[in-house]
Amino acid sequence: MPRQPAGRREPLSRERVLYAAIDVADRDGLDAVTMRRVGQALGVEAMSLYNHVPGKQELLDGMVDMLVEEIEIPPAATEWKEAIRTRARSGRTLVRRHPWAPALMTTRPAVRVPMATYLDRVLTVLLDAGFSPQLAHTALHVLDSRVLGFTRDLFDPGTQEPMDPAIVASLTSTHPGMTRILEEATHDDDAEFAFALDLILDGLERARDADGATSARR
Amino acid sequence: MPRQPAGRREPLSRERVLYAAIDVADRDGLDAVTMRRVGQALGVEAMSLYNHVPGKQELLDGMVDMLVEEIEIPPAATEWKEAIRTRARSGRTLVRRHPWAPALMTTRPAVRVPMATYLDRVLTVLLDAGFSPQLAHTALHVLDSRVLGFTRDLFDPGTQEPMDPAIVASLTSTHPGMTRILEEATHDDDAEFAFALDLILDGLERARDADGATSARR
DNA sequence: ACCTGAACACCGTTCAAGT
DNA sequence: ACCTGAACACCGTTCAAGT
Repeated sequence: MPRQPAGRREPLSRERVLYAAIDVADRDGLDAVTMRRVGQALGVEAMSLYNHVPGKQELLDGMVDMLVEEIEIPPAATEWKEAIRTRARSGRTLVRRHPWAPALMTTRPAVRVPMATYLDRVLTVLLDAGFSPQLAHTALHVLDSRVLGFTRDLFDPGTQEPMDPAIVASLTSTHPGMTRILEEATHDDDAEFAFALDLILDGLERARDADGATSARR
Repeated sequence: MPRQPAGRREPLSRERVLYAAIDVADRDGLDAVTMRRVGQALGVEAMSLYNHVPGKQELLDGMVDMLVEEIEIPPAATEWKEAIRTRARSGRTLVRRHPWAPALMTTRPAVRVPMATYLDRVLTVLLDAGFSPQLAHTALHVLDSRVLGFTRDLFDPGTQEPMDPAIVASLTSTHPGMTRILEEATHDDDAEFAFALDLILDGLERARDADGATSARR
């Protein structure tokens, strides 16, 4: 059986399909990510993708998995503010490289393991810095909106109950920070909203007054 | 010419089409908003919609126009924090009523007049409260991310230049707050990012320390 | 002036067929 | 085991035709 010309047709794989899809999105936007177009980028028919990915939805989920794993993890000893700053900077370069990413990430129906791992790491940083589970939960939401570019609900938006118990159970040993928040924090949307808003308003007021004090009066 | 049975076929209009589309999205999500499905909701063929809306993209733009106009405008005399709070609450009920709204609003390619009007009102509140144009611009971004649920770039993300000059010119008399920001503020993405992050980190630190002081030690 | 039916170039996905 | 071609039920949109 003759070898095919070197590198002309390396076998497809889940990874190669996902990378190709990300590439198409980078080049022509999220709407350009169609099974046919991704297949074409790989020199293959659309139907071949189904051997490596169950369908379009799972392809999109897989893209998110890849993206989340790009976010940097500072070593555990790092001071909390610095750790958050590193993550934020990293999330930011990610969004710059893939401008379509926030739209996709905020739109997927479920939190998958890589995202859970990411959230767990942020929560652990906060818990270790002395934040209560409740405040850590709120902090996560305040932080990840603007700064990390996306937000995920840990509690079911309808019932306010924690996510699927089966998923929570599967996370206990691997995701201690997240588990603790799910067990010890309650989700009060109104309280969290008021808190975030006041935090921002107070910060802005402080900035305005400092601004007036340092610059020449206009 | 005989009258048709009362109310059985009131004529289509841009407004009726947009309301029907919003209704479909509320019921079955944004993906369910197809020309055929919206037509069906109105008891009409998909092609009839083209008499009232140039195409799918403009239908989506029109939906955003309608949504933005739902956001409440407190009277001009209101104290600035209270004014922002009113807007934020109003944006929040909007998002609760139409959970698909943020995804759509952050995804449209251009800022249209109703959105510009909304942004102008927020900016005017801030300017009147003594914020510099630069700080008002930053404040808008910090605020509208989590709190109002969506973010719009006023400056071209590529060039950092203000939006289309023709559009800016058309806004001078009607949108004074926005015009002033476009003329007097510069857009430094990195500086704004650092500012927002520090504002949040400092606010969180303050909250953590207050938390520890008021609650029993754990 | 407004609505429609047929048609076109696209989707995601199934399935039987190829190697 | 992996890839494919034809097919199906959908898209958005054009256009000629109806009233």
